[in-house]
Amino acid sequence: MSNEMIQVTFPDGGVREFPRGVTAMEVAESISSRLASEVLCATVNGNVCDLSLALDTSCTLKLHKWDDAEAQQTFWHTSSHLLAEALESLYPGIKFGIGPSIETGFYYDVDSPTTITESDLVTIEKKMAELARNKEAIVRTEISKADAIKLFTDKGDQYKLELINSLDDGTISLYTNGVFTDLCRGPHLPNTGYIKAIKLMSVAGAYWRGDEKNKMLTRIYGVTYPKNKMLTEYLTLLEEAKKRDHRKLGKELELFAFSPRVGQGLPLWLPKGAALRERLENFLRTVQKEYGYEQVITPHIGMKDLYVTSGHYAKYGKDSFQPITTPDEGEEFLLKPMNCPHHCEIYKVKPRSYRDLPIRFAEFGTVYRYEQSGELHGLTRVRGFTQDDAHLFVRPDQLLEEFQKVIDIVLYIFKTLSFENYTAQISLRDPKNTEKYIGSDENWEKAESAIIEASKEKGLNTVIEYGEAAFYGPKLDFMVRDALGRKWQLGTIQVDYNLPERFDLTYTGADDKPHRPIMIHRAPFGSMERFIALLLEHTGGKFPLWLAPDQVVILPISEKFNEYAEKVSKFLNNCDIRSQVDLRNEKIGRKIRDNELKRIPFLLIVGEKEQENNEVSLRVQGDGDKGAMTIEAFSTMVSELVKGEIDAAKINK
RNA sequence: GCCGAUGUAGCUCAGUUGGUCAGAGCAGCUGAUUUGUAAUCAGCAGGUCGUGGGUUCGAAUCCCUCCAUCGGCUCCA
Repeated sequence: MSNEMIQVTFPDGGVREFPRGVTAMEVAESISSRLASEVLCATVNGNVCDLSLALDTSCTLKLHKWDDAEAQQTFWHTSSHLLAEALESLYPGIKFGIGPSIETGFYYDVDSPTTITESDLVTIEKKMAELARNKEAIVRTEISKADAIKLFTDKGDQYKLELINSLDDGTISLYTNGVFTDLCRGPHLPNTGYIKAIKLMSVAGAYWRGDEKNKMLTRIYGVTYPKNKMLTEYLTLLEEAKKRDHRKLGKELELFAFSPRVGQGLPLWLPKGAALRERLENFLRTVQKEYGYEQVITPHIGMKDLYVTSGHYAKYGKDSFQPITTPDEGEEFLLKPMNCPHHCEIYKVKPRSYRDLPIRFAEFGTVYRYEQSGELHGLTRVRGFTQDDAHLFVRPDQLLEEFQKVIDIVLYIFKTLSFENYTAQISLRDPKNTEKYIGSDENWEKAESAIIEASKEKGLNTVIEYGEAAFYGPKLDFMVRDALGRKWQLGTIQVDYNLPERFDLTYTGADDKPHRPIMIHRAPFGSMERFIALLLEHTGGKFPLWLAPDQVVILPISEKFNEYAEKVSKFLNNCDIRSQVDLRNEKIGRKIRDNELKRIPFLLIVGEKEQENNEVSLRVQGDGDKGAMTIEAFSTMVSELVKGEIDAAKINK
């Protein structure tokens, strides 16, 4: 091999020789001009980089087109620089924070001398489009840290200076598009001309470096695509997703409501919503009974000292509703912000033996937390909510098995309700900031390794997040996305060595000596409110049959058949099938339409034919007319379908 | 809590620059119709234009306060 040639290995295993110093773009061009026009960035020996990077040694090379995440992130990252360039020309004196790509799109945080509002976005978009049409080259330069400090000092950009100062000494890379030069690692598109479709989505406030003690910068969110059609498709998808918003569906389907007079973040459950929730609760009660849980009930308030003992008051006192004081004795009570201390007191009601463990106390416990007003969000973040809580008190030798059994319950529930796209997140301590947490290092390590091991044994596909643990222990959270892609924690399982210490919980061992149990906190739904919210967004209001508030609506063709319809309804209700009759004086088409929109799983049309033969004509939600069948046949079918839905996950368990 | 936006009948929304601007559709009620697989027709009734101030001869429209909601940030036991 000539010294002037290098070998480039492609993902398909193919190897080709190129002259030393060839760029990734030139490699793409040598393969095909079409490929060259579509490729956005490259990966060289596993590192994503610019297409203009000169290859000076043999390497493996992957060229990324739009379909690759690397390409999209590069595209959006470059778009954020384009946004910055537009902002710099429109708002002289503007200073820049950070401008990364995100899951969908990008943002830039800026400190603008004048307020930027949503109405300004169109102007900025136009400027970006204009700059993109110029196909400005995006040029990488490398300078020393000292030079970088000088450059941004001259520019007066304190935010960039702060970023540079936190970097290691050595070379710092800059990227320039047009008049805008940014401190940036890259990679970027070769020029701005790739960006054809631009939409700035919103403007928001964001604290500099994510710290609320810092100044709030203006964050502009945007999304761009290489083709207009792709942008249109994305925006259409967003519109569709908004139709599944649980707040909208909750109102339409009359499941829940809020009233400013009751208070923000305090949901009111309407009859249909309450029925749905009760069904979910009963389902979980049944499952938990099989797993050896015992239901307990505890009050909605507790003495402040209870939470001082647990350590929650010190940590969350400010985030609780302020104490209720008794008029005479002046005793202070807190609205219950969590159930664990109460369950600890139940444990302490009598001496416990090692033979009694594990003990599992379950409660649908309603708790109240004074969440910041700006954090409230429909049913997913509220100030009063009901946890499907339970606390397990276990011996150290039982921890792993019990933890795994809890995972089983969560997985069973998720499967029954068709939550397939969840993330199992292991939340551990922030190793750099251990003083944020209470409890000994030894116990933390034991708890963390127990969670990791149990998850591994169960074959969970987990991600580990450092610094996300609760203050008293690590946890395993099951995260699910809403219609718009926001992540929410549903099921949670937490190991706790701390509360048993604080409440001095013990059991007598076989050695006749006192021992400390370990606590597992767990809530498979998380909270009834949030779970139902996500269930609504996932199903679009088309609940599985066993959960649907009304399973069947009977539609008489005319008034003459109202009596027969009532008879059918009564029969079904006696078979534990939830049915209603639509007695309105409307045409059948109208009744069908309205009940389809209410997402009723089955509609039964009854007229002369049906009445004569003791039949019903079935319509399946979203699937139209299925013809006539006897009432008994229909009832049997529904009962079997319901049974099947609940058992399906269990059979494969 | 912070940044930005929004708030007109139960719901979805019109109401240009302050001057017959209090409107529509759906829902509701009344009547007609008695209906065969996704909207029958007609009539009636519904709103201190989120709240409280202010500017003005005059405010849904302009300004301020508060309340609530939406998009983010921060937080999330």
